[in-house]
Order: sequence, then C-alpha cells, then structure tokens
Amino acid sequence: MKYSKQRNLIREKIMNRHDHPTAQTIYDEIKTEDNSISLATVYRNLNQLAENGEIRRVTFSGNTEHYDPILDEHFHFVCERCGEIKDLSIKTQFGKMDEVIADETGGIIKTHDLIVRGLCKKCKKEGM
Amino acid sequence: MKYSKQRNLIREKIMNRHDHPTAQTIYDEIKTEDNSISLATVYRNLNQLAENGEIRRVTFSGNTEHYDPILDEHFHFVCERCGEIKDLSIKTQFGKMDEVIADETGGIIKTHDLIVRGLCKKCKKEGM
DNA sequence: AATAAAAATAATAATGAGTATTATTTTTAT
DNA sequence: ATAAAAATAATACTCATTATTATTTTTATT
Repeated sequence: MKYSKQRNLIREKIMNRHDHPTAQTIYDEIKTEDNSISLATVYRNLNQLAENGEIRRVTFSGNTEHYDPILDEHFHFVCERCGEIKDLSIKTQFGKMDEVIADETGGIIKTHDLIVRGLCKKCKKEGM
Repeated sequence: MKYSKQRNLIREKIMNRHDHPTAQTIYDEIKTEDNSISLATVYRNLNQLAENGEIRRVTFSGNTEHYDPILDEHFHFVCERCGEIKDLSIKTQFGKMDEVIADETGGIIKTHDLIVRGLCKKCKKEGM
C-alpha cells in the first residue's frame, strides 16, 4: 500500500472514534479540514484498512456499513430507538463454541459478530 | 391486516424455505406462478410479516436483507466464500448475559443476533 | 534531479436494494 | 349494494456504495 495523505487522515479520524461511524460521517469530518477530499476515497480507504486488518467493518442493519477501530474481541449493543451503538465487554467462551460449530459444520470458524438489541438507558426512560 | 392473495403466497413461500432468502428470491419464485406480482408487494409484505412477528428479518452483510421463518432462538453461520447461510442450534446462556448487559447499560435487552463467519465444509476443501 | 511505472485521487456516472407515490383494484363492514 | 379502508401494480425515487476515467502523487530507478 502506497502512502497517501488522504489515507493518513482517514486512518487518524477513524482511530480516534469509538462510535462506529459510517463512511459518510468520516467524510463529513475530514471535509472541514480538507475540502477537496472525495467521498469515494473515504469508502475505498476504509475498505482497504479493513482488508488490511487495521480496522473492522461492521454491519448492524441492512443499509449502512460501520467501521470500528477496536480489534479486540468485543460485541455491540444497538438501541432500536435512537440507533446508539455501544461496545460490550462480555467475556464469552466462544473458543469452546468454535470447536462445537466446526465439528457440527465441518468447516472453519473465523469470526463472531454478536449484536444485542434493545433500548438504551435514555430511551428506556423516555418510553415510560 | 386485511386478507390478500399475494400475502398468502408470500407467507407460504417464505415458510417453506430454510435458506434465509431475500425479497428478490421470493419474488422470483412467486413470479413463475403469479406473473403479475410486484416486487414492491413482496418487500412490503415480508416487512409486514416481520413486523407482525410471523417471520424474522435478518441482516448478514450490509447490502441485502434476508428473511427467516424460524422464530425459535438460533444463530447463523455464514460462509465468507460462497455465502451459504446455515442455522446453528447452539444453546447458549444468553439469559444470564442479558442480566449482565442490562445492568451494565441500564437499558432493556430484546434480541440477540449471533453470526459466526468462516468457511463451510465445501469451501474449506476447495481452498486447499 | 529527471523519469517512468504503479498506485491513488477527484469527480462523477452507474448500480442495486429498498421505499414512496399514485391510480386502480380488492376486501370487508354496513 | 355500497362505501370506506387497505392492498396492489407499476414505476419513480432515494440512498449507500462501487465503477470508471482522466489526472495527480508516490516511489523506485536511472
């Protein structure tokens, strides 16, 4: 991967966010300091970074991709009302599960995505 | 919900499939026996059935929604190579986890989606 | 430093999934 | 039989993402 100013900016921005932004969000943020950046460049680079294992691409709903700079195994809570996404630090024994599934399916297990959905604290209150 | 011939067909088709089809797939299948059905009708009805709790809407990757008639808690294995989706019948103790998460977040937990990704038996072989 | 190949970019067209709109038809209650 | 409510077909539209292409940047090599 060749150096590029744009990629460095994109990398810097995504690394500093823990709210699982979309490409559009990163684009908006960078646009204020580099007005000539192209949305396609943001998409291309975020996907490259994901391909390269520097960040993760995460799908919560069927219409927008999110990007996550945290590589340690962790899971996500999504509020069905306001859309907020929070990291969950639950320790599960997926190691054991992997073996069971590998046996059951005869395949290879690589990753797990666990998404827990519900209402966040704030939306729980407002719903009453 | 008012009766409709189209919805009955759509319900019948989705109920008989365990491969988590997309709206387009259901549309293609129905099209052969009711040539006048509209794609928008299939989308609308699948979403209504999901809203109504008769089926589940499931997101695996960021660009297409899938529909699943099985309501019992179960999880999914997705082959990264061929895209095949398989049901997993793993029993996990998510009940306990719910409490922990509810405590941790202060919110309400409603559902879990666990997606396990890797290579299926067939693709594992071919990859060698 | 000059140069040329490879990779990246900006701008924008194209694609594809899903939704909105609207005139018409079907259902259902009266 | 009739009229209101809901559903449909057809299609326009939106929106996220990818593809295309001419131009610019990077980088290795003279």
